[in-house]
Amino acid sequence: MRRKVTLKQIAKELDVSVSTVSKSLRNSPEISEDTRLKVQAFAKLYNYKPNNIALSLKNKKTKTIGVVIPEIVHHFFATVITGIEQVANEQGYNVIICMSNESFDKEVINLEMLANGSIDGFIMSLSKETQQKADYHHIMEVMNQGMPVVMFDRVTNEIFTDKVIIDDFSAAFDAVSFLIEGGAKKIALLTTVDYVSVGKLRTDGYVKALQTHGIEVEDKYIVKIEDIDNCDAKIHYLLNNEEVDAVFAVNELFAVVAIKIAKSLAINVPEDLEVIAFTDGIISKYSTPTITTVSQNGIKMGRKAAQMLIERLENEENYDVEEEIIEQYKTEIIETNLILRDSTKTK
Amino acid sequence: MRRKVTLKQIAKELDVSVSTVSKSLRNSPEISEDTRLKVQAFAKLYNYKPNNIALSLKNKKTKTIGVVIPEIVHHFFATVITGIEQVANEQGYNVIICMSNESFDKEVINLEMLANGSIDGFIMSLSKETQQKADYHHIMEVMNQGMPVVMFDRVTNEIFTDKVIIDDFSAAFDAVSFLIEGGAKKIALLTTVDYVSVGKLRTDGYVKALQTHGIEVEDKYIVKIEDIDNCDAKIHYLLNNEEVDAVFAVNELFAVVAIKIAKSLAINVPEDLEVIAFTDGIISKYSTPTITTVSQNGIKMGRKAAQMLIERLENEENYDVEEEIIEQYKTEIIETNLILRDSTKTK
DNA sequence: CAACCTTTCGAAAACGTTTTCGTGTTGAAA
DNA sequence: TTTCAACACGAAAACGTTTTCGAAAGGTTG
Repeated sequence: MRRKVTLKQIAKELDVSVSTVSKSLRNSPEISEDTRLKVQAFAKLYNYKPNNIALSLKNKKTKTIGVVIPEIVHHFFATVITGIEQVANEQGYNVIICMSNESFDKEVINLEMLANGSIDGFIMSLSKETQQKADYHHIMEVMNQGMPVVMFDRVTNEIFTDKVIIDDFSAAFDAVSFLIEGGAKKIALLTTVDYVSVGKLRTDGYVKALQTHGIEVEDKYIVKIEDIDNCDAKIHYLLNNEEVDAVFAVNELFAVVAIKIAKSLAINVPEDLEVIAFTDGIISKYSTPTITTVSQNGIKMGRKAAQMLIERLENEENYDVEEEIIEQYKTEIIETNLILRDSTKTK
Repeated sequence: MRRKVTLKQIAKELDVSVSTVSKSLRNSPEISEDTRLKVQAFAKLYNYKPNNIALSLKNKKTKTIGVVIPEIVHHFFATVITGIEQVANEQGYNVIICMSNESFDKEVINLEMLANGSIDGFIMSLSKETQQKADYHHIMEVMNQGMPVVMFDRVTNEIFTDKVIIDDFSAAFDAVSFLIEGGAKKIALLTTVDYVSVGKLRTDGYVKALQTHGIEVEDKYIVKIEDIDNCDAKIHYLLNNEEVDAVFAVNELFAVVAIKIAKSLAINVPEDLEVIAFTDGIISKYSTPTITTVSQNGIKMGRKAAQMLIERLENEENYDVEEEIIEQYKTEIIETNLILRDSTKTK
């Protein structure tokens, strides 16, 4: 077992000083070609690679990004991670991932754990519980320590920092308008409980679309679902008792459940019932019928978030003098579009 | 912006030495209660937290696990990560995640990047390309440096290390036997190309099951799929031209596509065609009909892998004298079971 | 031959910890 | 009064780098 070799060992072996070895490997002109080549050859032979931890300590930066998300078993978040990873790797950064499991406490712990020097900055999406409590002191805390934070998707107005989101409101508005213009009048909404920021925005978009087209918003058409495993009854009641000709679901799980229940009630999709879902994941693509969705480009979102964070990190270096960096925080909006599939009539 | 406070700063502020501060915070009996309390109060006030990087350098361990997987946008891998994260967090470890994107080169780069001190050990699953090339020198390399490696799911016999897998062969054997015992005779197999280790094993299990039950294995029933996006034609040909009464698919995507094609051919599932898929993911649970699957408990797999790695890491400490640790590598097998749903007749 | 400049290298500090060892002070025992 | 233990604390090394500064050796110039 040949353990990792250090500068000191190389220095001892070649009977030169540590500084000489370091300089040789970094091609310093201070060192004669003779010794430089000798050192480099030796280092190559022993497969020397500088120790990252030592570098981090010296440079006071780790070249590592911390990502805190509610869940990873969730197609959308997985795609965001993919995007983050892509640009992180392009720029020589590593990615540490932590999951809050939608828990406030876990989120706090994760932030604290990573903030102690392990990473240079955060990319995060709020847990449900955090949004519900509306307690963001832990995020303030790390930001006060000078650690940049980029939030995505589930964000809050109470924190001023870089954000990347989609325009949930407009996207919902467009999707519902599309249904209306296709002839639908009685459009139901399957949404989450209100404290989930994106669910709220999408609901608002739905309402606005109806109003704009002169359709009354009726409570009986709005189903708020807390837990996916117990939503069947509510949806069943809706489809069985109300005359619905379209459904707008704020995620694809709600949509696929609705379609399944419709089938069991001998309601044909899309002839008798049109369905549009938010979030384009694998389910929509492979279910029968395939589902028309609002694409929510996670990869693009992840890439953008990583770019914003890294840009801030690299700028910090230049403005090292702490000359009140132009703290202009930006909110980037990732465009969405409607992916037409078989759960809607108009093609 | 109140930057993180260090021992040195506390020491200066209180006019004591750095050692005194460190000892006070660690409740050393060397320090008088007076100064101890004073230091602790001050540290608490300034929210002192030891710098992880410095600790890592000193202790020569990072309390971080590196995970290298082919993709994260893949329900199975996402569940494994979830499992790894769970026990890692319980034991105070962080998790760095890298994706190989099924590329050999990327896998090599990731290993090298992480091996330079960033992590204490690896958990990994081989990329397709790596399995195809059967080139594992990069893994040997990090192992030679004394870094423990645990492989899961996509493993290789050529490397001796800890592994955690499911019994792909037996699981496939059982699933196909289940179909046979339910009355199916003409059972098709939708599988991957051979170099993917798990695909191969599942194929072998299928073959064995047929043979055991005295059914001839016929090539026309075996469809090898390279790319999910171009498999429609092959499956369509199979279902349209051969009399098939059951399909065994090595993953759920193949299964759901087969069901869709069956529907378009007016073949009813499960009456005319039974379907069983490997890997229990969300698709199987939400498709119509729901699909009977071989559960592949990713969480359990991830938890086990993390446990094995951490156990080895913590043991290293004790056997520090490098007394030829009992290098008994283990291969843990995670049990699978058949989850009966609506794509098969027998309940 | 003296003064000076290059070339080439090493010593040391720094990053933030922990830990070992040494040392000064105090009080009590002899 | 001397001796010694107990107590409380500080100095320094170590982890592995990079970088600044100083210095020795040799060569060049006037």
